[in-house]
Amino acid sequence: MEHLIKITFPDGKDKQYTTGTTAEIALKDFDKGLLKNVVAAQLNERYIDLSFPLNEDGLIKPVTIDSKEGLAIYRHSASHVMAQAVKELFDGVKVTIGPSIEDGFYYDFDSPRPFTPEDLGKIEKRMLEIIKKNMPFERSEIEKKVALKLFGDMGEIYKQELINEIPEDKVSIYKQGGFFDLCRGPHLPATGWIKAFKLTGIAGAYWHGNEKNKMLQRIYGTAFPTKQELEDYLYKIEEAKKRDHRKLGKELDLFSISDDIGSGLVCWHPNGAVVRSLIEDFWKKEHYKHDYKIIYTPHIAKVDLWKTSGHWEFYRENLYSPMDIEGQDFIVKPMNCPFHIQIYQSQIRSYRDLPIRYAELGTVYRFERSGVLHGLLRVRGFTQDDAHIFCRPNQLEDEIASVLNFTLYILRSFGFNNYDIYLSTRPEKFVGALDNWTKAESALKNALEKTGLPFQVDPGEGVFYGPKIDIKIKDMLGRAWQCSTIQVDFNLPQRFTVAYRGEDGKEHQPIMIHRALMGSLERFFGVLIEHYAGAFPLWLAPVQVIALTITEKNNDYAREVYDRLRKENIRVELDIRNEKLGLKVREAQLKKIPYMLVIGNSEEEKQVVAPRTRIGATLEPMSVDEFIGLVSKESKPNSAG
RNA sequence: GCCGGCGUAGCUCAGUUGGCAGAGCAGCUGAUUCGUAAUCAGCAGGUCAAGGGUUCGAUUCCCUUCGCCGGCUCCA
Repeated sequence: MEHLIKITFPDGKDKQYTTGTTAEIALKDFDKGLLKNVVAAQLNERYIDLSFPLNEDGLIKPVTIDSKEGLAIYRHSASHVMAQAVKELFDGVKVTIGPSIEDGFYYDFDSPRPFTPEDLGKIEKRMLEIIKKNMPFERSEIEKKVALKLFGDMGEIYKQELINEIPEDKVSIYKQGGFFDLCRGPHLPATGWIKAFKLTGIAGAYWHGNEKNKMLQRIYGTAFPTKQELEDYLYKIEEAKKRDHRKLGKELDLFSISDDIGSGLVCWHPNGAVVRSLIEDFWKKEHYKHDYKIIYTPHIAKVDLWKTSGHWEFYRENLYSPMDIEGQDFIVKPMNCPFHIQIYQSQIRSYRDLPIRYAELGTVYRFERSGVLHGLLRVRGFTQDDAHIFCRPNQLEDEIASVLNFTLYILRSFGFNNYDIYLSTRPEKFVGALDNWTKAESALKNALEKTGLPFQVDPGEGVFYGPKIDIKIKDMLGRAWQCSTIQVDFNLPQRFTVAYRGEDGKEHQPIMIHRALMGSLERFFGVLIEHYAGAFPLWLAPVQVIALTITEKNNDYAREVYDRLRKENIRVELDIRNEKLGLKVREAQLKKIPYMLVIGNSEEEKQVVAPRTRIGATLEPMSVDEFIGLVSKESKPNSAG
């Protein structure tokens, strides 16, 4: 029964249509020229196909290919095309789900035989054929019962499971050619709209992401509106590979992880150790400035300590087995907190003593499953830049605020200016007083708001012992790595009966804050390497300057320059090998040394040096003193380069 | 841990349908004394990840283990 509906356009104007008019027709009235970039429409809050018949009043908006949603729809359609290709090519394959993701899309299949890299080529070829046929994506709605039978008859058990999870009575189905799939949509009008795609990988993935379920075969792919954009993306991936810290770690001789030593255990080579020790020096200096006390604690402790802390009970999976020492069980430490508590408890503490801030670069060991290890970013032994603050409840907010500012200061000092910040609040299971939780959460929130930085609240995602702020640094591969964490803890003070003597002469329980600014030195170093592509800023560069002679006639003068820079604590090397300048420059360049000093007859005569930057610029020759001034000026945290 | 791929010289990688293991770079030796990303020549370098099996013969085929890579899962 047709009647009139009122459709409003984004510019506020409206028009009446008879019901059943498609979104496409309405959008054409709004803006004819726009339409070629439009892949779908949005009616009120709902995303719909262009062919969707309008049946109610509402605000319609075009969804263009250059929007986030538009691209997701485009890629989702590509995943359907892939599923069709796979179904056509391989017998006995069951389909499951195929969403769009950040950089593309995937589809999970239950296949009697795993896919091979060669299969990808075949699938791509078939996809091209499907695209060439330009088959429309046709939507239909059917009763759930009908859908169950339809998919059941085809043996699509996963689809049946999905249908059963849908609360509505009707489900929608999208069909292109002979292939149809349970899908909410929307989709592109037809397969021919897909202009550029590539299948990028095969991987196992558990059904519903649960490792107890069957492992499915996932095929990853990506799609872009134009071939150029696809090529740019693939180029970017290649470029990102060049920044991989594992590759650069080898090339620049920064660190190694040896099979003979064990997976996930890092050896810092001299070059990496220079960077680490500079980070540590900076870290210590800043901690003293911020009124922390630096401490050192042992690497192993009696297992009872971890029973008291609760780690033995809750995180047994990640702890290494005990070792017997004169009949007592010891374990290698997975955390530093119990030690810090012991130091706190070595004396009676007064309310006047608080806050007490203990900081330690504490090396801890945790068992990580072999499949998750990843270069420096996920290891089994690592050094936390850990600290524990013991404070009175009324000091909490100030402490949190200063920790947060301290964290951001440190991250910015290393050139990290982009982060994702999360505030995780009280989970269902928790310890501590509700009142304390509320106060702690608002303390964290207030502190975050004062920074003016955007953050996301993760309700219920806090740890059982307290709410927390996590800061993730984004690396050049687009991966977000959790580094900084600030956690309030009501649990450990209770378990260890940590106390201070209050103004009232009675015992009170302090609140503990755990915090790590860089997280672990290993992970932070890994992120740092990728961030700078191995070209560390001057203050962190393992070698800051290299003096390159032209012939051995210049050796004495070069040595003099070298000695003078050494005396100024500049990390300088001398290359007096009997090699051509071109070779020396190339090698220094590959080592990403910030400054090369070319030293030949003319420099020697004028008693100057001719600096060349690793970017390839040659500076005007200058005196050694001038150069020393230049280096010391640029060699500071958070300076560019 | 699970799924898939891979493991050949210090590094990057060829290769063997099962028959004495190859290159470039790096290293060493010698020559070259040179101006901003590779001077030339020679030499040396390997239990083909480890263990087991099939075979007259295995780096190659099969099994197991270890490690790495891409994901999944996990991550106080």
